[in-house]
Amino acid sequence: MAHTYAHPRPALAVDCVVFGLDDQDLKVLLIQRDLEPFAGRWALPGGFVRGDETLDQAALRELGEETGVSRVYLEQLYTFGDPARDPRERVVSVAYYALVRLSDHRIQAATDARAAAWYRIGELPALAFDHRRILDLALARLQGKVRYQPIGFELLPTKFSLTRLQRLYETVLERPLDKRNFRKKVLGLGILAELDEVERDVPRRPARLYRFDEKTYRQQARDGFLFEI
Amino acid sequence: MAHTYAHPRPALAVDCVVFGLDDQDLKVLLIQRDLEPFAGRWALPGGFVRGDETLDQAALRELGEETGVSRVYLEQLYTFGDPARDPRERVVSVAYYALVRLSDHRIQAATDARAAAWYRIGELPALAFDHRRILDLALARLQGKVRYQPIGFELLPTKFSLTRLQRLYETVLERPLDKRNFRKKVLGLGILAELDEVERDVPRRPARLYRFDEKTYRQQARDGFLFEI
DNA sequence: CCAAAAGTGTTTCACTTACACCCATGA
DNA sequence: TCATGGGTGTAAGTGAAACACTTTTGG
Repeated sequence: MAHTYAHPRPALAVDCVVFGLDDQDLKVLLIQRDLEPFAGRWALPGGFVRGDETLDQAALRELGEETGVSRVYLEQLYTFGDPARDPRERVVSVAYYALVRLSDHRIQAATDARAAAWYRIGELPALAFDHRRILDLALARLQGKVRYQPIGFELLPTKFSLTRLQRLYETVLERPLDKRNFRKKVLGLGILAELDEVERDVPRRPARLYRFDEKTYRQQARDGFLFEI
Repeated sequence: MAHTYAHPRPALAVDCVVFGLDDQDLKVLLIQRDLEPFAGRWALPGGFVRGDETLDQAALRELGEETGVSRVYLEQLYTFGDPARDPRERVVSVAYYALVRLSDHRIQAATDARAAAWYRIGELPALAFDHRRILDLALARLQGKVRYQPIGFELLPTKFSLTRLQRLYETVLERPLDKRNFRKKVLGLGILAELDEVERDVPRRPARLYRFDEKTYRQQARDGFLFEI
């Protein structure tokens, strides 16, 4: 930091890996580029950082502008700075990731020129730049994180069944979990409140509904409690 | 990424949090600034990224230039982008951290103008910019990481006693560990080779010496083995 | 023989894992 | 009555944590 301030400056961008969850699938939000390079290719939403905003703000703003998705909690992932990652000139990109409820963020039918869409993990198109690498890192981080932070709960309806919650974790982790063990574990955490209510209009025995007991969770988090699935 | 490429560009820097370990202490490598702002204050080594180098390369280069420390494994920590973190103009900084053996990196008596020195964690001077925040984050990350990666072994002499190794972990984690459990654990990992040698010239029963069995460790790492202290 | 650290095992407890059957409901 | 998922308990194994005394050496 003790140098002069005259330097060739790389451009600074942010990119967002937004995972969307519905009952079946884990998806990623992509946009279709309309400019070169990689015109027509799918890419992560993102763009350049403005002079007066934090990196977090830039990520949120670009995400909103390009996809209409707002009010998400973005977490910084990693900064990619390979000089050749943009074929034209140097662009350093700070990557963010988030996990949201798909039903809260239906993409509006492309009213503006640019298309945005949710793609299933595992059915991804070729991506622009090094975005595939960014996405892979984000997925690994998400799967690591979900095991010791109760991320998923916010992604369900207020009232949900344990099976629903289990499916959520299985979707994110991409592997099956044992039903009895899952229930033991998650109920043992004490952060679910059992409701006097069950599913309705299902062609089978209706499941008991629960809600996330945020108050208890916060308290436990304060006391250094370790969440783990 | 679909915008035009004309933007006011923040300057891009890297900063390095280098932890040094000796038998007693965990220290951090700091340099004394000779320029405004914060002239005379201590700061993390770092500087601006050049046009043709990766971020990792920039961090290594700056660290070498400012402190003489080289051949360390730097890991990216976090990117700090608050518009006001530099009082003059906007500087976004990608922070790195590393853990090295203190005895390998004695700082040469300041032959050039700028001073570099190791400071004990817990006896830190006031730091320039937001470097205190960066340092705190790095320490938290180090303490988290050391528990599931055998970072520390490289920091000891080739031959070392188990007590020495335990002190190392206690120093980094800043808490005492149980002797018997520690030995059970670390020997159970199978990555230490027992030598036919003991300490010499100690005024007590001499301890058996071990060496880090890197070959076995690499093999286990390949097989998805999980290290944990 | 004294000081100082080296070295050593066992028990308890908590948690993870594997595993199979009956139940309630709507169609 | 059938199909569908809802709901439940136990046993075995693994690993973490707590804990105290004897041994060896140099001075």
